[in-house]
Amino acid sequence: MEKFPAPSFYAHRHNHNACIHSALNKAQHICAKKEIRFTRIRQQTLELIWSSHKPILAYELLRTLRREKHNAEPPTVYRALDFLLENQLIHKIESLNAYVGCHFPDKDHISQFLICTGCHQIAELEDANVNKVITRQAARSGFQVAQQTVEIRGLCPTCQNL
Amino acid sequence: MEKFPAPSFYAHRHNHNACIHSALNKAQHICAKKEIRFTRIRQQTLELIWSSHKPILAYELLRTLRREKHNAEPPTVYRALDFLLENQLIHKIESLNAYVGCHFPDKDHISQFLICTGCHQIAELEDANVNKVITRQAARSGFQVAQQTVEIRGLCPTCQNL
DNA sequence: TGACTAATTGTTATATTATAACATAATACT
DNA sequence: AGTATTATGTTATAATATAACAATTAGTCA
Repeated sequence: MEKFPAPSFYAHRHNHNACIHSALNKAQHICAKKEIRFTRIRQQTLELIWSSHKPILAYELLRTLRREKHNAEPPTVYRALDFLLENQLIHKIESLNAYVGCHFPDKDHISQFLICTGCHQIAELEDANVNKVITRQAARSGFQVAQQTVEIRGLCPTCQNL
Repeated sequence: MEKFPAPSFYAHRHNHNACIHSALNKAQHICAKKEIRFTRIRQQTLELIWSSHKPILAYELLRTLRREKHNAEPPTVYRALDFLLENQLIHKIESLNAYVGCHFPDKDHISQFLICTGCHQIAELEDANVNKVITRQAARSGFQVAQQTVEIRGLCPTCQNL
């Protein structure tokens, strides 16, 4: 018996402010709990990453950040990204060199990404079956899995009908 | 009933010349069959990529290529890489921005990579189960899969015992 | 409080990865 | 041979990311 998958692609017109607020709120709580500092730069960066469900490039982030923070430089952004990555508040999409907000920040997880080549939105899955099969098949080569990058390109439901 | 997986990690002292020759030979045949030109630069590039089972960076390739070809520049390498990628003679490891020889160049396939963080060797799997589960789970989100990037980090059998 | 410590941010420079654009040369086609 | 196509040469630059060191800010505790 499988449980229903986590919300994946969002409707074109969903209440995205709710996504942003929820993400910032969770981040706030997680940082408080871990006693790590959710500084202004880190908040701004996370908020910008969550400005859509599309992955954002580091230098896009920098350009946008500069609107509020005149003296931002690459290290400003990369440090914020490092912090957010380390604390699982965001993920890096390796095949795009881009960053997206994490949907399960309060939970240890292994995720897979569905990348729509039509609208460029990304969905994050946290599918135990995928993880399990990968781990099992790797084990058949005697390989001990530590980390997985699974990025799946294709068309989301909406873009299939266009 | 599953069939035994393709050769994955190679023994420390295998006959690597055989790997190189086999790869170049297959490439030769494939290009002949497709009537595309397997030029000197492309051969040299493929040979350098196959110089080990470790992924190689574009600029490492450039440095090495320059030993034989004094005037090589980045486009020289990237064009060769593009050609080899298009014709499935090599793969790009997205999480490393590096390139490895393809083990199944004569066959349409979807592969997964096992990346050993100990010795940096890479194994290529072409596992129908992994592919199937990914496609099936993506379909549960209504997603139509076109392409997969699966890169698994961990320890190869040898490195687990060190 | 104030001095010490650790973490964060500022700043400049540079490394690394990749592509654009246009010129020249080699090959294939008739 | 003449033309078209593909490949390579060459210069410049875009895009992604990190190193190194200085200055500042926040947290600690005598």
